[in-house]
Amino acid sequence: MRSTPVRKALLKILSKDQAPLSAFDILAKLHAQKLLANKTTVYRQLDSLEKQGLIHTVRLSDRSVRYELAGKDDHHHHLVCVKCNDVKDVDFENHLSRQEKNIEKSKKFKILRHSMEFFGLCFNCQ
Amino acid sequence: MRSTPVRKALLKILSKDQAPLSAFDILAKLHAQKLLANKTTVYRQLDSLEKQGLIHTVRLSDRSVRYELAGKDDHHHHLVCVKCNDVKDVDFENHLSRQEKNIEKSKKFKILRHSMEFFGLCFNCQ
DNA sequence: TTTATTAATGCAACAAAGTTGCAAATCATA
DNA sequence: TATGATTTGCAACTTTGTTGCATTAATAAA
Ligand SMILES: [Mn+2]
Ligand SMILES: [Mn+2]
Ligand SMILES: [Zn+2]
Ligand SMILES: [Zn+2]
Repeated sequence: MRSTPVRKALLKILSKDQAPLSAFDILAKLHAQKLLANKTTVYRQLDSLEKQGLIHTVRLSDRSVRYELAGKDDHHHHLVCVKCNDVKDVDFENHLSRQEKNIEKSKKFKILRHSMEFFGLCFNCQ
Repeated sequence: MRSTPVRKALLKILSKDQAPLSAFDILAKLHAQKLLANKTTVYRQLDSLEKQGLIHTVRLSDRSVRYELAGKDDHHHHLVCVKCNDVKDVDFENHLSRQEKNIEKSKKFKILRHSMEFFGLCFNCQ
């Protein structure tokens, strides 16, 4: 794993932004700072950073894909504003893990992971 | 809204299958019964049926999109088997609606809709 | 410091899943 | 059956990535 300009810039961009960014956003931000990376490179770096556990891929059910820096309290869910597209974190684990046990028993289904998102209007957009 | 062969066959296919189907699945099933419809037609019919409220589009966070017949007890969530791709319904509303109120208050976010899926192993695949 | 090694990059082509414009076919009804 | 609005097929296009391959560049070895 080498330390290249794209890799460094990419991590910096993700660490500055609190909301997860799309690959397109990231590419635009790189170009804005005169780092004219190719989209293939960006996708490959995102893959690589994900495999290293430095970032997480956020796949929302509206089919958009975004990337966020991995934190310590890792697993969480998102509030997605349908007007301005802002994304905020929200925690829900306690409530979910209790219910998952019920589901596993009643449905005879072994849950490995879940996804949950809330789509609506952020404070500014209401 | 006309009653065309594709439209009729499409509704019949969706009513036979309990698990939601992808556009590709549907196209394959149409072709299997010698109805050689074009993919554009299938997508347009799915759009139209969705607008009529006869079917629902299920957008999973793994980015797959499936279609299911609209029922009376409409809103629900899904258990998705990561091995055989089977999808089963699961209800979770009571638990969620209580928590959503907390979120709306504490995060000042107006929730319009949510999505939740559980990915794991169905009984047969465990 | 120079060289060698291997990862990272750019580019073009490809791919899956849809979408759109337009002309041709078909359904419904008068 | 003639008419007119819908539906359909087809080709081209879009978005979001992915892949092969030749070139460049970071780093470790000499
Ligand atoms: Mn997050
Ligand atoms: Mn369902
Ligand atoms: Zn907003
Ligand atoms: Zn299964």
